[in-house]
Amino acid sequence: MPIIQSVDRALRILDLFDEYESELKITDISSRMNLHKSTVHSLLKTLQHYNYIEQNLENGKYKLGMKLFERGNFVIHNLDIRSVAKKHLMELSMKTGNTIHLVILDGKEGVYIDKVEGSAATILYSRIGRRIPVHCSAVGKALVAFKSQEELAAILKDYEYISQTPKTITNEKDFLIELDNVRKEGFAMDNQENEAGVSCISVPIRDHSEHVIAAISMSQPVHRINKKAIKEIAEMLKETAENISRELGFGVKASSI
Amino acid sequence: MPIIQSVDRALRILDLFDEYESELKITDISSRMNLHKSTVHSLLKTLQHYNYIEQNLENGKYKLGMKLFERGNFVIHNLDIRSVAKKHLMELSMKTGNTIHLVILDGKEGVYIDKVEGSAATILYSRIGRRIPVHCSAVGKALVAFKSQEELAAILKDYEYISQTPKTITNEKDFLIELDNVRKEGFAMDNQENEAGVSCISVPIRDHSEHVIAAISMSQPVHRINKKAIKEIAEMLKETAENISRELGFGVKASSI
DNA sequence: TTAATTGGTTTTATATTATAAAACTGCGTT
DNA sequence: AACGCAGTTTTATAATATAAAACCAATTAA
Repeated sequence: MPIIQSVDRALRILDLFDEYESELKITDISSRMNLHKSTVHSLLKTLQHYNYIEQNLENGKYKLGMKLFERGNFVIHNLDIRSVAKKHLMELSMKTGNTIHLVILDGKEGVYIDKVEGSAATILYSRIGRRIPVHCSAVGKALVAFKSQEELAAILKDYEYISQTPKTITNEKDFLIELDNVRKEGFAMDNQENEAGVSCISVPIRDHSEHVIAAISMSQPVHRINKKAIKEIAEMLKETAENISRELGFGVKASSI
Repeated sequence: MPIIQSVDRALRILDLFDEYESELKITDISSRMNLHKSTVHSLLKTLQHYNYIEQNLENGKYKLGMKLFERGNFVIHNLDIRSVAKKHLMELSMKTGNTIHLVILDGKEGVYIDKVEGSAATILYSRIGRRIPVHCSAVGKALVAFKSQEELAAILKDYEYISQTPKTITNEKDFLIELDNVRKEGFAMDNQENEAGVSCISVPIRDHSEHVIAAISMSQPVHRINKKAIKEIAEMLKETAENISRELGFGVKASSI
């Protein structure tokens, strides 16, 4: 049996704190743990030494410390999207036969960080690491549409609306209207704005902080696109994105007032 | 010396994981801690038992576990603004002699959740629990100016711009322009828009998630207000707000890609 | 004012248990 | 097939975690 008793006890103490009792007295802990109060005292002082526990000097009570937040944040930081998303993207690709892309925002551009090839003919040139402008791509729109006004303003400052096809949006006013629409619909699409003959649909992925941190997309030759197809694809993408988001901590106990 | 060695070692192991090495082998840990690998093994298994550590089954390496995130979130959740803000508000009130208010957003209105009376004559009727519209108050503007477009839209949907004084802003267009200005300046003010003869200056408080969760404000009789005074007050409020925000976890290692 | 209660801290002896050595398993490489 | 490497299990013993008792400080009761 490799369980170390004192460590085990220290960790169980951390678990005692809950919604209803965020501060505990030594004697409370000692009676609940069936340990002598001097033993609990030593355990607490050790935990306190590394800030896993803090003491309220006003009343002597103990509570969980900031170190837990710091380390906890680190865990989430290191849950990388790519590995979490992989199996979901494969599933969706399998189901539809299409190629699925995973894209993040870097500065003012999207960057493809993963793709899963489908059985259907490849219609869009892509490569992991490739960059794509936000103003003319479904993924770009999905990535920026949910940013705060400040962040969006920073991205659009001195933005160059380079024209890729005759359909490309080339001014801020139209682009903002387009983003409004993305927010309303919950998905983004480009209508041959990036490559003639190709249309792309994309939805955002959020993490524990509720911020959009990535987008997934599916591309279609334009002749296969119609109202019904768009709706179907958007629904499937949304479902997949929701599953990924959840696995990244989205909806895990929002912390607000 | 009340430090318990095995607990101390377990906690130090948790601290070994960092940005560059989020997964570690037992032998790595053992050499860095100057402990025998079987000792480290026991410690890890104990930590793993409560999910403070997880093992990557593909390569046998260990990494921080989800429990840390769970407990960390709990710490933040239980840090309540009021108690954290109190001493900062008292300090500012003492320094300036003015009454300081602490306000949060509830639905489409601000709610006063705390106030610290200054020595100067009271000029604004206020009471903890009192509600105040967002469109005609400095605190209201500070609370909503940094919301996402979606949240702001939800607040302003069917919003009634009730006129409180001849100076009250009574339409969305002007209000949005005003909010733009708040974002640009970093502080909000009302210019007798809520009560004739009184002007108020307010700045937002953010928490670990970087969202605005409250605002603090200082009120002045209008005859004491001028460019220089506004600037001075705004600076003091900003400094206080920054201190509170920091204590609430703002800037403690943002987690994004 | 003093006694009693409650809760946290410190000290200490001893019985428990954390530790490291050594042996074992399983995997990949040569 | 043999070697090296990493994780795991077992075991004896030396180290230390534990609880008892005493102490301190603050609050409440008499």
